[in-house]
Amino acid sequence: MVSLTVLECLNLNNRRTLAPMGEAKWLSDDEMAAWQAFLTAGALLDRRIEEQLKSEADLSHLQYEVLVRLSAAEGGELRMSELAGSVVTTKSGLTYQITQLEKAGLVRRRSCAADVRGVYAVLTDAGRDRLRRAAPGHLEVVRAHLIDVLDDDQLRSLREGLGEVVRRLSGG
Amino acid sequence: MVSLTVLECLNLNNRRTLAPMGEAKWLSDDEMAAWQAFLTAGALLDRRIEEQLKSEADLSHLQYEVLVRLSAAEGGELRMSELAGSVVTTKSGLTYQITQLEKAGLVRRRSCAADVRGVYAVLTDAGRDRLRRAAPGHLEVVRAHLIDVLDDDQLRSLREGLGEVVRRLSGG
DNA sequence: ACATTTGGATTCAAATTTGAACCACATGGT
DNA sequence: ACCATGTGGTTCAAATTTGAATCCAAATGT
Repeated sequence: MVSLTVLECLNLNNRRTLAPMGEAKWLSDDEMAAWQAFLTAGALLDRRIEEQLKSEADLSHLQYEVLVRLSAAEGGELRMSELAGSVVTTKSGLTYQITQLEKAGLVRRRSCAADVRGVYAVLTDAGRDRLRRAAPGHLEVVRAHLIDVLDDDQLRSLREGLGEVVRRLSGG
Repeated sequence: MVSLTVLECLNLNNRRTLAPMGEAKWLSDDEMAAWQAFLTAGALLDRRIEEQLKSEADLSHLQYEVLVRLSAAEGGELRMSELAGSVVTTKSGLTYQITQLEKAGLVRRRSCAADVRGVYAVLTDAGRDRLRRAAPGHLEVVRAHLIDVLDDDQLRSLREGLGEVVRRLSGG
């Protein structure tokens, strides 16, 4: 479907077609190819993940990530804002999804003693079960299409390089 | 917002908490960290991009990508399906966005001579202008938050490693 | 104590996305 | 020619996402 040959030409063609002002603004062909690969790999992989999770566990990827964060947290609970930050959604988006997960019995809300405004999302037993059921298939997809395709160096680059990208985007 | 310390513990905690059956199914801590970095970097970066494009050019990232593909194509036009494939959306999703872009005057539809069913999306002059206006700011965001954060090796890993990931996900 | 500002979460309407159903045509086999 | 399938795009309703507005409570300043 996605022709890399075409993708790699994008910048080249566009430099000719759109040429703006200072060349400083553009990416080199290698940089462009890296960016497009990053973007496309993310999109295609996410599509597979979404499929797998929906069909095998009736969860969206976002919902799965929410369950993962909760299961990894102390007492299986996290504040709404923290959760929203760590799965990278908007506050209102999380409110909606937690409501869905609550309807499905996988999570419940608990209000915070210290701060009346605060709300905890709490993983239920059913939620933990669902996650336990979903995880192997999910991780298998991630492994098959991403992890096992990369060699050790490439995997380290992802971890270190993109780790730094995350750190900078989170901080400032 | 996103604590890597926590992220790196996810798999460890979950192995303890959820432990399924054969260990073969799980990812090592390094693999998990790489996957989470990939996922989170993509999400955070996309958020910045969406912001920049919306505020500076009144385009969504998807719309921008559509314009890029068209501008790189012969005659500034592509068939709907090809376009859908290369930007990784569903057919109906593309139909919707092309309609939006058409309303904005950035693209128009042209029916295909050879195949009556076929439809070409064609970049208009206004579309090319808009893209020309949007590109520098967009590429600057990509450069600042991704490209310039990575060293040459890491960039090569993205290009080659994720390129292979894309190739495999596209083919089979 | 009181007014102001900030923070945490939800609500609401509008925009977008999703996927199944559909329509119209092309293609291939008989 | 005829029928069965496959393709390319659109349509439609339902689900989700977005962002601004809102509500209520905490924190801060006076």
